[in-house]
Amino acid sequence: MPELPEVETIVRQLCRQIKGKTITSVRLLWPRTVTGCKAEFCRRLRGMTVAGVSRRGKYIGVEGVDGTFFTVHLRMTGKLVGEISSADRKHLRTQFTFSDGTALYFVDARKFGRLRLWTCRGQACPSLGPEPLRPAVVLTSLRRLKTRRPIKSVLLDQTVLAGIGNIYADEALFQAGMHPLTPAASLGEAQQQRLASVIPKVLRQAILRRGTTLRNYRTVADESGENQEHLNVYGRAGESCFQCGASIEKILINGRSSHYCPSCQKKMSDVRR
DNA sequence: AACAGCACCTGTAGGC
DNA sequence: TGCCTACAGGTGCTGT
Repeated sequence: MPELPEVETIVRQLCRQIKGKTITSVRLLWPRTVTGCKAEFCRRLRGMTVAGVSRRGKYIGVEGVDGTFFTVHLRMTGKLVGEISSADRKHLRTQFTFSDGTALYFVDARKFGRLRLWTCRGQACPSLGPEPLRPAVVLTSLRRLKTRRPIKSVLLDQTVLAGIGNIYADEALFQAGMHPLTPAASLGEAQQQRLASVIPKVLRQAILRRGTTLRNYRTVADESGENQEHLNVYGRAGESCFQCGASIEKILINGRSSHYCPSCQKKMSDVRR
């Protein structure tokens, strides 16, 4: 389940791998992978020379020297690989072939991933919030919140901040000592600052570790990340907190599993008691 | 109009 | 062993 750090890792590798190459053919093995007109997608990409690969939130952007721009969203199980294993072949959804004979494979077991053509780079993904890699940017977004929705749900809202998913939302809230059900608009200035300083740290650390591999995420070279070795709460329900020894709890918030330490992450009402 | 809930999908894990 | 169910969760749509 690639989030910002995983996508960033993929983008860096992908850029090295395909920059300067020219696409000679696009094969859609599962056409619904492409949002919008399939024929136009293939037509515009054929002959495209890759100028660069970028990231915006959890979206991978590929730009051609002529300005052609398309995005890849991996959703849960998607991956882009330079070589395809026999096990992956039955989940191959799209194949890009380059003029030098190499290829790029979009593999996605659950068929949730999406490829999409945009008129230009500036028009892509218009509803995404800012990148949460700088404390000042995050703080501005947090200060604007007027909703009573749980802070956990708000961190997953891509229009508020782009790129945070379930793993890093839970990890950031642990680092901030904040209960995931805390109403977003109830955060005080000190709490906003704490969360704003912690989110970029958690994401940057994970980027340095080339992401978190739990189930499906792989780099372009089909390698695992290492951040899963450093998770404090995500996926640790019933295990003891590294900080205080309490048992990590798992609750559902808007249908999404949320992991937290009931002792390190108190609700506001409990803190005042 | 904010917000909740579900559809999209399939592999995997656990229970019996 | 094999069948069944629950679960994984990002996004976009629908309904309230």
